[in-house]
Amino acid sequence: MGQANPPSPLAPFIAKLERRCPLAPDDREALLALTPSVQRHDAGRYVVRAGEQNLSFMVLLSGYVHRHRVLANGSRQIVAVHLAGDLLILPHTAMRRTTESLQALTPVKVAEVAAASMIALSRERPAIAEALLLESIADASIFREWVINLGRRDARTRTAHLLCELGTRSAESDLGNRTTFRLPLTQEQLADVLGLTSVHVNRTLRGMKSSGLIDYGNGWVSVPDWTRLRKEADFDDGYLCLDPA
Amino acid sequence: MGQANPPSPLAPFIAKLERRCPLAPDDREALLALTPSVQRHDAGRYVVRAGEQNLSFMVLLSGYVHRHRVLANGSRQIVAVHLAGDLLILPHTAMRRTTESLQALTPVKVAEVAAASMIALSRERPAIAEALLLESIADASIFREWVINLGRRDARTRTAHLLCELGTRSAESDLGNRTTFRLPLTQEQLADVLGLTSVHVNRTLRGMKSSGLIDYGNGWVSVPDWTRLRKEADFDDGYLCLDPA
DNA sequence: CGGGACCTTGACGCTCATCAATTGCAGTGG
DNA sequence: CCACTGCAATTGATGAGCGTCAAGGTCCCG
Repeated sequence: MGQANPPSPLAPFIAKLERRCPLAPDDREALLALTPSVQRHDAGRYVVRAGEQNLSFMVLLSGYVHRHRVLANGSRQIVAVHLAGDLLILPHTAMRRTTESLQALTPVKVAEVAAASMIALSRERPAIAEALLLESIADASIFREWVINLGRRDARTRTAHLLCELGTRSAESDLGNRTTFRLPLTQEQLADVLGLTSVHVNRTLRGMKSSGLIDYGNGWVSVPDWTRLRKEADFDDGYLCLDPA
Repeated sequence: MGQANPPSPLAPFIAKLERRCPLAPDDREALLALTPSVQRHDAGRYVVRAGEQNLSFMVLLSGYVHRHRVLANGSRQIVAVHLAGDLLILPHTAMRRTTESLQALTPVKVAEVAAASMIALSRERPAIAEALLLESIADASIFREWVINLGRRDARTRTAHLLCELGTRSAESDLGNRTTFRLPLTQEQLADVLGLTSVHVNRTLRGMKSSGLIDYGNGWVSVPDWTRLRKEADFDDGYLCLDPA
């Protein structure tokens, strides 16, 4: 409350953590007292490359990042789209080599804290460890939903579902309204999220547009009728774990 | 070491935790001192049903369990296959209603500890919280791999990849050798894992069999040439996070 | 011996991938 | 101001991979 600290760049991230897992004032102070280094990257730049061993706990401060893997056969699958406030790399994950890359979709700012100091902090303060665990659990829940989406929904439903998720998460991260939000992905990138080809994504989006499900263009989506989209998408936001446990 | 506790049913689970995250003796003792209740379920029975609010931290002691969701259109997607020693429900996950069900594939034994006491324990003992976080991170990594598998690999590669994963995990859980392991899933259940139909799974498996990639039958798989299977599957076990961080 | 899972196989059709142009648009330099 | 360039979106034609439907076949168990 009455602290005189300089404003931390991590503040939005902490706020997001606290939506799931409220922290005691001294735990919050401890997080705010971290002095992350802040990196900027242009759109298209890699934040972390596959094969690198990164040693930092990382948080996305602004912009959009995707996490993807390039397969032996040359195809690519995007496994996550990160919004401002998202955790990009957990402290323990930082210690190991990854086979996935993180790439900026827009100009981004990323905060980095040495993994070791984050681990030390969460050992001292159980509440912080707990908050990180909850983030990790929520992430895993999203990945499972993507498995379902890719496994058992057709192109249109699958696309609609992705848009519902991104709308909801954008709203949750104060990046707009769930019915009007930014979507800084090319159709080819959307295809790599959805396990489709860009040609088919194009046809699917145009189909959704022409039936009035969504309005789409220029990196933005707007949803005239949320209930209808939600129904077509078979979307239930429970898996996003938005309410505190 | 020299403790006189009665053998805890959790011992194999703890051993598995420690492979990723060694514990100090007193932390291990604290886990061993838990007195879980042990439930048995027959094959086919639900361990947890979608929509229920379960209040227990749960560990699979023996047998096989799958986690799945039934969609509005009636189709089903299995999002995880759990082996003995796996964590079924994390403490915090236990507090919320789930949209996925856990169902026994074989007769199983499941240990339950009240979520609240597990949360209390991990607040007292940072090392335990840390071990749980690592488990959760490893789970999430597996889910991402499944996203990749469903999104960008064809039926044969995808099936081969699943078999590589289950072989490796079986070996890791001391359920056999990665080249000869139990696979207690019907072809219809495999289809629900792989996002295919049972007819196509059948053809895929027979194809793999007839080209000598695998030997399959009666709930068991054996792999004549691991390197070959691994290559066809585009499998790299890094995502399983088997080495300690 | 009958019933019920599960596996197997064939015929056919639909989604979605592939290949290949073409269009639109923003940036860039003459 | 206008070619020129390059990336993304769009569209059409064709075909493959996988789904759907339907019919046995096999094995286990009561």
